[in-house]
Amino acid sequence: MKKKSRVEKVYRGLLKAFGPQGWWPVTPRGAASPVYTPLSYAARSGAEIAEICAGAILTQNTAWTNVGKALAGLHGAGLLSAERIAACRLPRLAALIRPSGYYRQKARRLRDFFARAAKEHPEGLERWFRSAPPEALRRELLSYKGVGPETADSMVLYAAGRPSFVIDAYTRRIGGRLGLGRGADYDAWKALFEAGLPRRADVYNEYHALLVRLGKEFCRKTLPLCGGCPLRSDCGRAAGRRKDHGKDRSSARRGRIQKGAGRH
DNA sequence: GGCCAGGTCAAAG
DNA sequence: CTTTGACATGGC
Repeated sequence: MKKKSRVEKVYRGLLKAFGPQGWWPVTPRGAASPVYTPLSYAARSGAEIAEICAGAILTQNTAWTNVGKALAGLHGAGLLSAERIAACRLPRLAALIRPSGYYRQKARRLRDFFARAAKEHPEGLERWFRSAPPEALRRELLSYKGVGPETADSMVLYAAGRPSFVIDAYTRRIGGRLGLGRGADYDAWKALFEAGLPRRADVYNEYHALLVRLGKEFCRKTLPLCGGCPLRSDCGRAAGRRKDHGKDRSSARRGRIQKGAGRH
């Protein structure tokens, strides 16, 4: 008999309010840019894995609308594949992904990512991602320059289709306002969400996407629209008391939840 | 015009 | 170990 966690209640509330979100967006055959495809948890092709990995790097601290333009640029130039990106010259690559911002840095990271992946995994992205155990895949991805915890988790969850919960700025903000794990670091947030959910890729997939949706539409950084928020009955914030819920700025680093600190 | 957006890394304190 | 600065575009 397992009790339903608060984390899971929030998930159910969001899913009921918004429905499935169709993450991760990819470019269909014949289309020019990535689109969301509801209820598609099917295994990803090698091309899709490459596009998702590229998008995961491009979307770092960047609005997705700009990432879509960058991916469309690559696609339009016939370069939206692991092999073509790995072989592309940096100035050209940078020019194509310019709308995504940080374009020189991202161009190098994109190229190096696919070049190293090809070298170390001649079997190809598809076999690599499908056969590697999720935790091992995550650790390995983290060793790539430009791939931090969120990007690695996005790749494991959305490209490999294996359960690894993604934490981002929206997750922290919403989690903080809801009064779940105040002041936790990345690994603590991740552990908190995973502990409250069945270890399933489809659940992690929708949950993260739903949190992004809520963060954009209601639980915004400035001027949150608590009035229409589907979670307002679960949130201390909406009902009168609006003391401090919004300031997770630097307190978000000072938490008491230590992570690996106790390696005797 | 300023703030924000599906972070990460290296340098400095 | 923690904090800070750099990286850059486009929408509101």
